[in-house]
Amino acid sequence: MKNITTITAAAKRPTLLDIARECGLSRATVARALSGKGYVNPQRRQLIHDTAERLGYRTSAIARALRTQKSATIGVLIADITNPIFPEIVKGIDEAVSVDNYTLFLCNTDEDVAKQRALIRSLLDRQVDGLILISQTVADEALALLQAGPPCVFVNRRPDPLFGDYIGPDNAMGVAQLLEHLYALGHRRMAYVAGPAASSTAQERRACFIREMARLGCPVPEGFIIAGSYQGESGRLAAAALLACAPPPTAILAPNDFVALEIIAFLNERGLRVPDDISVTGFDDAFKLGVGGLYALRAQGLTTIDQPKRQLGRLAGEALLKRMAQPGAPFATTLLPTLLAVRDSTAPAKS
Amino acid sequence: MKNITTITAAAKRPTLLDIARECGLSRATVARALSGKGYVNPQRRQLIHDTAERLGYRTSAIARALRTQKSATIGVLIADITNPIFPEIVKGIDEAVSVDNYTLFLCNTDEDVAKQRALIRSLLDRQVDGLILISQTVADEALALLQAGPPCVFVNRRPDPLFGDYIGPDNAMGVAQLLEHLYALGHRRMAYVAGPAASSTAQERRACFIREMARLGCPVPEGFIIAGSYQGESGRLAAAALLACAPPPTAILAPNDFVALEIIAFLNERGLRVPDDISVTGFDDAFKLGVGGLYALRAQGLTTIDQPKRQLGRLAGEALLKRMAQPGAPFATTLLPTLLAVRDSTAPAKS
DNA sequence: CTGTTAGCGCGTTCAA
DNA sequence: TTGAACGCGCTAACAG
Repeated sequence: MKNITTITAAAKRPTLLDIARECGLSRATVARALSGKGYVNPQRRQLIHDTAERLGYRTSAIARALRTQKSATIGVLIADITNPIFPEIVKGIDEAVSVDNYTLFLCNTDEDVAKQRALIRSLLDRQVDGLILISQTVADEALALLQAGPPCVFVNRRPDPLFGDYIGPDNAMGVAQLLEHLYALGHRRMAYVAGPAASSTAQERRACFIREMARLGCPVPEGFIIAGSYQGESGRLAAAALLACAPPPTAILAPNDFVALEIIAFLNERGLRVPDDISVTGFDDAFKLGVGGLYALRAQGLTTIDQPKRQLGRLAGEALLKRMAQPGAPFATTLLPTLLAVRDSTAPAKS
Repeated sequence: MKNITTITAAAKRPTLLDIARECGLSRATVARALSGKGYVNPQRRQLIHDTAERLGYRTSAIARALRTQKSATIGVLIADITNPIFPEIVKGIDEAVSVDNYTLFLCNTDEDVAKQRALIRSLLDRQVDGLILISQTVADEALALLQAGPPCVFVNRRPDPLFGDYIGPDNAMGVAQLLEHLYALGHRRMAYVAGPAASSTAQERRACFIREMARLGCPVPEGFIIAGSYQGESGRLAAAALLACAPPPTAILAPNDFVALEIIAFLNERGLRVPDDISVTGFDDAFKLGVGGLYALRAQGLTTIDQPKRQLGRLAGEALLKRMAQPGAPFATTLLPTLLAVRDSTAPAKS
């Protein structure tokens, strides 16, 4: 049962030829028997399977990939594995593609163009069968490489023009939910801290903010839309700028939860209380800040928009599988509904 | 400059042969020129490089892998990408190995033995040059597969006997720091919620707890050591059991932050305040719960042990690189010092 | 039903 | 200094 040679490490893996010799047959027959395609004598078939098992044979994925030009791998680019929303998306992808036995190359781009390009090169060199780009702004050479490569699915951000399927949250819905919530609380002077200009989602949300404010009949004073980023740091700058407005906003919408928390921290330092003096909202529900979550010490949570992250990933994985099977189909765009999570960082506007 | 054929997607990648034909040379010469090994006429060398560039040639990683039996990939197994400590470790690994142009296969095992085995198989099939196992309990077939495979580096948990390098936090130090902190606050009745029995780290910490309590001269009453897991859920059960003790502990050490938060939530539900009535500590600093972190709304943090996660990963990556270069060297074990993060979930014992 | 043959794209001898 | 030839391990077409 136990092979003696396994005592010394890294024994050479058996190949089809080894099994063929062992059985007195040809490689081709063994290959057919093991792959299940093509006819082979049932008796010999059994023998082949048995000795394969006995020798611990496993077909070499790279030899197969070289031959078939399919690697059974998928490249996934994420901006920052350390940001909690991405692992959640990745898990969704994993769930979807692992049923078809794909393995993921997961790569961090750190929002760095050069790194992104290098990683895309590396993934293409490895012949990934498809790519999923999460929150990636892709341009220039990287764009050209991708367009000449295997199918892409874009999550959150999208290139323009779009050359692949797209899965993202319904940003318009999310922004509208936040604004309606604040409006209902009596807020009229809402300010918006925008995400990075390079992000298509950030641009979309910014546009939604303007449109929705108009719909609600709220004017947007000069200086109430601040150019920011997704880094917490930018929250402090934005908050400072907004406090300098006269009068300042009664509510601030942040582009994500990191920025929102930093805004809150800054306001606290300035002696302002959240939500009593000013309301703040996030976006993403990155930290699952609900009851039983991280705010267990004091049940205090951030009011935010919950993106269905897991599902985002699952749909992206499924979209890619479908496309790899049917490369010709027209590109699909899927927007997932968002969920307003009302917690403790918003309150009625001070009159 | 811009190749017209790129308009239609998925053009066939150029090979050595394409370049050879273009230059009127043989594949072998081209290969030597591009790899930099072996002699080749400087003039032709330049020509070859230029046309390679012009054609957008990139050497096929899988063909090379098949030929050289080195894939330039590393497999990483983690228990749950959704637990914030793991992405942080992965990032450290990434930083370390990307300097040598390795790409990571990142796989979730979900603490599931069957999944783990399937993933190890899959990674070995893909000929990974090395493996990093983060918090994995590996046994039976999986163990045998690994022992016959490429070098492994273990992070946090380790198999027994150990057959690879090991990088982990200094658990003894962490537990001692927590107990000394509590002792200094006047606590004597400390209880310990243990992690899963299958985890070597959990076992280690449990042993440290007993040893350290003895050193401090504190008896450990019957029922003060509870068998738990790393799931938050187990915190509630443990807390319930501990409250049933007479008298109950004045401080509870949890095996990780998830469990700690759940314990706190449970205690709150029972009308007990943390830390006024009872102190609770975590382990890992999974959420970076410091100032400016997630507790921005109310500056309330969990007292816990900060594992140097990034560095853990970096050292693991470096250890693997070193071992792949020098397979024969004796296995190294590295323990990283832990850092006590005193925050708001611990206070002086009630007299 | 089975074996022979021919690559996939690359690296590395060995002759010339 | 270069080219011819082989093989990494597998799949697939073809002939028997």
